[in-house]
Amino acid sequence: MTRNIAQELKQNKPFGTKAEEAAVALLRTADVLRRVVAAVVEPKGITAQQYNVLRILRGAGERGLPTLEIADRMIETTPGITRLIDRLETKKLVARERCLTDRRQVFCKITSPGLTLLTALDTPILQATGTALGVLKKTELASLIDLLDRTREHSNEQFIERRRSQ
Amino acid sequence: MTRNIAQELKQNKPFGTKAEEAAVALLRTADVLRRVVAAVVEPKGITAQQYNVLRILRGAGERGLPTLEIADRMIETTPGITRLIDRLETKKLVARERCLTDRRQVFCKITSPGLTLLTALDTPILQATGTALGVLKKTELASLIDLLDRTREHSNEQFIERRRSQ
DNA sequence: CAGTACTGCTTGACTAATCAACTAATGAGC
DNA sequence: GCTCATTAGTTGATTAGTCAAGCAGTACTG
Repeated sequence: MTRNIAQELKQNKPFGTKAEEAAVALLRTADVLRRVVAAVVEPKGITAQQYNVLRILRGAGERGLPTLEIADRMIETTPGITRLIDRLETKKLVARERCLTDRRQVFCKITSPGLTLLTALDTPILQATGTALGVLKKTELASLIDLLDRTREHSNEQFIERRRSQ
Repeated sequence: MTRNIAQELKQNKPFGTKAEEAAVALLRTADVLRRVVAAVVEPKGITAQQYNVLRILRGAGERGLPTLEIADRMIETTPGITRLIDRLETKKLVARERCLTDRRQVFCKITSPGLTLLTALDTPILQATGTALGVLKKTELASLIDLLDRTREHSNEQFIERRRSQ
């Protein structure tokens, strides 16, 4: 038996709309998932956001990426990217180097200890996400992904529109 | 055309599993939604978490709720509930009162300025969530809610099991 | 009716996130 | 080539979040 959100929040009043109920369900589920990921990576001494940066840099390959490009690709948007990478640098998990052709840019690269750490986390993370979303069948996962992608895509359009009109 | 997550993150490598892809989609979509909500409530001088507390207290009725009960019902779990409510108290949006029958407990209640603020936010929030999730048809919203509820339910079970076995 | 354990917060020390300036480097127009 | 605007990133001050310890009040046990 699946409790619905209204029961789970023990609220007396029902939701105003289905959209609002979905919004709350989405935020709550993401919070659970965030804690699941945090529980896997934090024992290794990094936060979930730092883990995200390391994954982005692994995916970026040999040259690394400029600082703000990393910020753009992150799951959770953060203005504090500089200090986030500062902390990874002091841990020797990333290295920074000023770009020679455009001296404004700073390229960040994952180090070999960083790669080792990531490799050690790959299986646990796959297991954790697999467990968390393991109740859903393959077709259900696909439709969840589809619904989320479309929601996000639409929200981004809205956001861009609102910024244009200001 | 909907971009998929892999393209959106500009990662070179594909996802390890569908579950992992869904996890990332979920976290990213929730982050967009969180910023949408924050953009609505922050101009009124409260954070999204503070807004969440006020909604819980409005739903709780006349008597209010003990502090930790509020923490339990929140969308995003926070250990810093005391100071969060401290800030709402200085803003005169909630009032605290020690329980007479169990003097350990502190009941928190929304004040009338708090209620006024919430009322002013009701429509904008409904609009914002409606817009964000407005791409989805009613049946799609229902299935999204169902998928999320089941995921969360399952993750909670896992979490409880793991805690028991420790 | 002690002694002990547990609950319900609160506090202090620390770490991290946020916002607004600010510098330094590049590019664009005349 | 000299202004002006833009981009890339950093820094400082403030605010918020986190974790561990603490303290008052309650319940349970012999």
